[in-house]
Parts: sequence; structure tokens; C-alpha cells
Amino acid sequence: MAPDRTILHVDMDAFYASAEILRRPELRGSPVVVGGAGRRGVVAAASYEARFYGVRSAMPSTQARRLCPNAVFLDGDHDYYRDLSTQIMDIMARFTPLIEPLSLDEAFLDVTSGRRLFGSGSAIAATLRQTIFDEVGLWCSAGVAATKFVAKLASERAKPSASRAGPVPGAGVFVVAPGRELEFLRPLPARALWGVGPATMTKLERLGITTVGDIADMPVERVVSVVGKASGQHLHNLANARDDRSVEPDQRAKSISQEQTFQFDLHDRGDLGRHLVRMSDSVAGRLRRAGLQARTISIKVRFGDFSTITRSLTPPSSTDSGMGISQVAHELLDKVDLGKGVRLLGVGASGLEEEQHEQLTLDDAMGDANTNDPSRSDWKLADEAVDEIRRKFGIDSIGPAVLAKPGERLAARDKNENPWG
DNA sequence: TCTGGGGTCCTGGTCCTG
DNA sequence: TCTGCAGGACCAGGACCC
Repeated sequence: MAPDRTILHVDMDAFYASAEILRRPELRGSPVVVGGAGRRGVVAAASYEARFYGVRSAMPSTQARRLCPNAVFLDGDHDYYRDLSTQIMDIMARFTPLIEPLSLDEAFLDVTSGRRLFGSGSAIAATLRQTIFDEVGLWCSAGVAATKFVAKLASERAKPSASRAGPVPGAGVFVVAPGRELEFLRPLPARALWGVGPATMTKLERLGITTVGDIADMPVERVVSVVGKASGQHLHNLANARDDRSVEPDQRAKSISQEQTFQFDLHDRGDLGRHLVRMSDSVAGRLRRAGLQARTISIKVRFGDFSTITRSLTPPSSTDSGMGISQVAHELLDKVDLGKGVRLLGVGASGLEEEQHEQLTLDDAMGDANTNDPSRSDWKLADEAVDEIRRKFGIDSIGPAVLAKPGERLAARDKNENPWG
């Protein structure tokens, strides 16, 4: 363990739900559930009033409605949450440049070098917490420890609890002093460890393991034999408070993907093909904005019975073009039997590398326009033109021709119903 | 009965190459 | 020429996270 580090884990309280209440104060005091407003869906966040009735994130929306029929169900507004998140991260940056965002609503901060200026870890956490509330209007909870893992668990200890009348304030800041990590960790349920989900927990229970202390006391070989080498060693280290991972700012994405669950299962290859084009176009746009190209293209298909497959292909050259991604995705989908109906379809790009300036082929130089080869420079020029138009007129101002119907705006293409059915 | 979306990491199998 | 082996790349799926 790195000595004398001070790491904060900062986690917004019921972020999406609190953000909605912030801009709609009339909802304050009501159970609010974000996500799951459609026919198929799960809860993204629930206010503490809703949590009192047992509503939890990732719960199917139908179940959430049964538990709390009076709740206000809202669609999420990702752009709004992203704006708030940017404000919050900007405030964090006043205390340290070493910030590792985990998602829109939580981050690790290494404040070791700021202690002289701002005070102890707990003082920094308290000031940060109050500043975020004063300037943004939302509360967060913070954990303070010498390692990321313990700081994360500590922030959970600082959280408010749920009541019918709303959140009952928690500590707000919870500190695990250096040297007291094992004392803090050992009584916790094994499920608290990062990397222990339902499947791993079932395996651990077969060994009689219920707490973090049980894992810590077990020979590492025994843990490895049950959950595999990498996971086993990782869990054993965490359980013994060994975690030397540093806070890593500027983490680059390793994959970019888009997927969509349809309101009703789709059976028609043509319909699915058009969704594939739309998603490929979107993924390609995100790649180009990030200045990246993908080596591997994959598709994900979830069938009506919820079974899921993935198929991937690594073509000879990397791509950032919607046309290129779409062609590979179609190739992969063509080999899939769609008899069971498709509930979800996704397109992903991985093996990301910095954008390369492609060399012109002989055909390019000869100006051959009778090919669909997406690596060609004319497709590249078309993509650049599309990006420019979208920058000026918005994301829905232009798109692949196959997605447009006569007289229909592209913006209307992605509603719940299938626009081609 | 119902199970989102966007990610990361790991494992095990297959295929190719030296 | 054939066989065995090791290592790497690729592929598919599982588990997990927020």
C-alpha cells in the first residue's frame, strides 16, 4: 500500500433523481424515479422517498410501479445530467488536478498534495461537499482513506438513509484512518468487495464465506481455485486492504458502443438492418469526435427469450466511418438466426487507436467512383462533411439516406415504435 | 414476471505461425 | 514432410460496475 496517500471518493446522492428535483422543486418530498418510463426498462435512479418503498436502481420498472404506484416516473435527460456533472467536476478541480471520474456522479480525487493548502482529507471533503451544494444545489457523500477501494466503501457509509419523508442525513463524510483499514473492512459482507457480484457470491458461499474477513483469512490459492486466478488474487488483496492503484486522470475509452432495446421484438432483417446503420453512424461519429479509429467491430443481439450473443470481426484496416462499421456489422448480423425475434440490438467498436491518415490506393488516385469500399478517401470526405453539418445544425440535421422516409425528419426516427414497421 | 445502456476485465477456445 | 509445442491474435461469453 502506498504510504500517506489521501484519497477521496465522492459520490452524488441519488444523482439523477436529485437533479430532476433541483429543476422541478414541486417534486420535493415526492417519490421520484428516473428511468423505466417506457414499456421495457429499469430504474436508473430513485429518490430517497421512493427508496423507502423498496425501489432500487436496476430494478425492472414494472416492479418499481408495483412497489410505489404513486411515484413520479421520469425519462432521463442525459445532457442535463452531463452539464451538472461538468460543474461538479470543475469544483473538484479547484482542490486537485488528480481526478478520476468513474461516471457522471462519482469520482476519485487524490488530494495528498493539497493537504498543506486545504487541510486534512476530511476537511477537504467537508469543504468540497458544502461547495458543491452551495454552487450546484446537490449533496454528495465522501469517503476518505489511503486507498481507492476503502475510500469507495467509506463513502457508502456516509450516505443518507431512506425514509417516507425523504433522506435522513448521514455523516456526509466518513474517514478510515491509515492503519484502521482491516478493522473497517473485515465485518463487511463479502458482496461489498469490488468484483463480487451475484455469481461470485454464490461460489464464495459454497466455501462458507460471508464476510470480507472470511476471504482475508482464507489461503489465496483457495480463493483462486473458486473464482479464477486474476479475480481470486484481486479479491484476496482487497480483503487484506492491499490496493496500490493510483488515481488515474485522463483515462481513454477502450471501446465505444451503442445499443437499443426495442419496445417490441423485431423479426424483420430489413428493420434491424436500418437500426444497424443508425447505430453504426452514431458510433462512427463518436469515434471521429474522439479522434479514434476502431480495429474490431462487434454486434450484440438479445433475443426474445433474453438469451444474448455477441459476434465480432477484426478487418484488415481500422475505421471511423459509419459506412465501414455498418458493412462489418451487417456481415456479422447476416450470419445470425433471427427466428426468436430480437429484443435488443447493439453495435460496438473496440481496439481503439489514434486516427491515422490513410494512404491513397491506386484506385483512389484513378478516381474510381464505382465502389462502396469505405476506406476510400471520398467516404472520408463525406464523413467530414456530415460532421461539419452536424456541428452547425445539430445531430439530427443529416443522416444515412436509408433512415429517411419521404417527408419524415430524422429526429423522429428513434421513437418507441418502429418507424418502418 | 421482469430484466437499460454503456462500459471494463477476465477466461477459455480456436486458429495461425514459427 | 510430418508432428508437437508455445505463444499470440482473435473471438465469444460471462461477470461486474455505475
